[in-house]
Amino acid sequence: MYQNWREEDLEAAMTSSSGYPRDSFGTDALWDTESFGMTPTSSFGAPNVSIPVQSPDKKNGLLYQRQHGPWSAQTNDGVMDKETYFNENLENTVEKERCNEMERARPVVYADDENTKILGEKSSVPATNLFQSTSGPDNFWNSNPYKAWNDSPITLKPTEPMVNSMHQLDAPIPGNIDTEELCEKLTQEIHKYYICRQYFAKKVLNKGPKVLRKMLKDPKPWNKLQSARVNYIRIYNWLNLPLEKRLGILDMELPEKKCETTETVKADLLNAPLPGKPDLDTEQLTEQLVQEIKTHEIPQAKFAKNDVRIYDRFNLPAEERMEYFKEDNINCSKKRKSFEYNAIDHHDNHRPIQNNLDVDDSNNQYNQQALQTSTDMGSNDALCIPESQIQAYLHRDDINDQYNHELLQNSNVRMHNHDPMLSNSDTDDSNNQYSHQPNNPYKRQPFPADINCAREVFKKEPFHSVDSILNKMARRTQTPSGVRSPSLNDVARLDDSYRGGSNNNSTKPTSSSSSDSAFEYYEGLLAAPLADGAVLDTKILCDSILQELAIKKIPQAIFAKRVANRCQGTLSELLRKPKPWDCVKTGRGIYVRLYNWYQLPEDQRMEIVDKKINIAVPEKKPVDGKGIRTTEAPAQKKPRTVFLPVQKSALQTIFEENPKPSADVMAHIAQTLELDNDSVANFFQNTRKRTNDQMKRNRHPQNDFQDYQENQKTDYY
DNA sequence: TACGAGTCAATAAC
DNA sequence: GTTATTGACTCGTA
Repeated sequence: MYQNWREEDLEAAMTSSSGYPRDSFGTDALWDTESFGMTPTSSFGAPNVSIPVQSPDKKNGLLYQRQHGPWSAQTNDGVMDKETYFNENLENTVEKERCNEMERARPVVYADDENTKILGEKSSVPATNLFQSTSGPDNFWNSNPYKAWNDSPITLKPTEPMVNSMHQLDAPIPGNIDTEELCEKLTQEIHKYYICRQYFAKKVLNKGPKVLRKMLKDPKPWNKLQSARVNYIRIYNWLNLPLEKRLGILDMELPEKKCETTETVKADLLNAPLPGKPDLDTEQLTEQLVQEIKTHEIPQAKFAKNDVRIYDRFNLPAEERMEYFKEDNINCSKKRKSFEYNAIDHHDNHRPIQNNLDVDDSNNQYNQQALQTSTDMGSNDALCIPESQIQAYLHRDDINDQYNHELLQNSNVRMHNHDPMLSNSDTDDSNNQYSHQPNNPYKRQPFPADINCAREVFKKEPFHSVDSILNKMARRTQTPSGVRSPSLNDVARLDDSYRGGSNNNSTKPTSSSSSDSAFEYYEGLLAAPLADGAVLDTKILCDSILQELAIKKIPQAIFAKRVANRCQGTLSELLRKPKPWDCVKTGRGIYVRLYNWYQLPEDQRMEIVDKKINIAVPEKKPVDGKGIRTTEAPAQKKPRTVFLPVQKSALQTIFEENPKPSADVMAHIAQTLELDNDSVANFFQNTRKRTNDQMKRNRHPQNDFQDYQENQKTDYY
């Protein structure tokens, strides 16, 4: 429910003065008692608020407090006073158990294409209420969704996060819609602008492709629609937007901006989705590829230049295929190895291809670089890949295939390491840290011992990578004395330490060294800060770490202690739900540690997390200026409260109405639900935080893109 | 004093 | 046994 109002663009329209959402009727939330001219506490000493409780018992009750009356519960058997209600529903353990069972048994209805029909027939909120102003108090109470639930119980799970532009598509419409005409118009538009139907369904309707397909095929008359009207309203509003905005919602450019160069056309051809769901014989395909490479003497590095798929190549006419290799020779000697993970997608030819290939940027050869695998092969910068290597790759069948396959999924996601201060790119994405992420900053770089050589390598790197940034920082700025800022020299030295280079200045202890010195050594590596202004893409970093942990079977608990210097639970949540870098305040240190670990060579990485090696777990240190957690005389920790399902349900419902109740209100909630005040306060505090965190995570554009990838089939027009 | 951010750690879920 | 969830807690700040 609150995912809609959590969306950024909705805030202005739907947020109350306190910064928290208004209800779906445009009024301040029910709990904002001031908006109803009420004081937080009534003459009874209890706040005039409603606490709807999804009671699972046979009475199917609904607890709320009347606006100016004492607590009561509306049940099918009539009105029940508060005490009776709670005696029956909260204090009776048998009843509580039934509550559990009923809650488990209650089917959850999702707002997806499968049950749109159900929702249309049985919505907790009348569809019209979503689009018509019901600001009057009568309307408000009459359309109380909890009342509706009581009449016709149904549990609505929040739909997927919607794009920010969604709210404008939900704007009220002047009257009824001729759905047939509307669908016809939409079909024309889809034709005209080559819009992917599935993408349209996702972006505009926030639904799956089936919904749109069904609508277009068989539009229902307006007066027979209920909640499904929302789809038509969104289409109506979308069609009424200016073209640029319409396409903007779909993340499309105006037609004249497309296919500006032949390069783009090529990219489109190569990145076209596969027709239907072809069952590719990948072995045959690779054999064909090798044959073709041999026959036409195509430089393998050339073939590997772009992140294209073999299937696409072979589906082009031979002449067109060869066109790709008529370009100027690329300078292999400056090129970082990119073949292994980019050129060939053995396993996943079904996957839609990256659609934002930066082929226009002829200087950027590495845009499509996928994440490196956990293997540490290729520490030499392969200049031109030998035939044996390509053959070995093409025919190999080892565990890394699976890993690479996983990683290739991420290759669709652009890395972000954009330092606006240092960027000399003329792209206009300085304010959009998630756009045009050209390289994998987390790729473990094989830094050569020779700094000059390294600079040569870095010369060809995209401007936004962390390595590039560090390199520039090293050249442009002098590190202030006493402050360690990693420069290229630092990193190169670090690299040398494990390579046994001649200029190895580090004192890496062997595993037989004392755990203290090992700890100090590794702690120094892990805690090394990034340069000022460096930006990490936390999402990709954490995904990469998760993959690494899975592949190497590193337990989170060990990794958490040894690398992250946090507890397992913290690490788990952080890895699964990373916050965008710019949303992290004092907690960047842990990401930096992960990044530093990921940059280490495999043997060091594994040594740090080796169960057999007893590395001293570091004392908790202040992180990013944050003070040390007080450990002196630890106060007795309150035993963990386990909320009963009914209590939890009530708290959540209240939270959706008012995430920030006053102390008085919370006290009353606590009293009513028979909880202690602290638990209630903690609940609101924690839920606010976690909701806000979710909102921040939703701003990771990759989330949208990944959702899109998952849903993407072949529903192109 | 209230609150956000970060975290621990118990425990539920797998 | 491992990972995910979440109530409780600390600290810094307004």
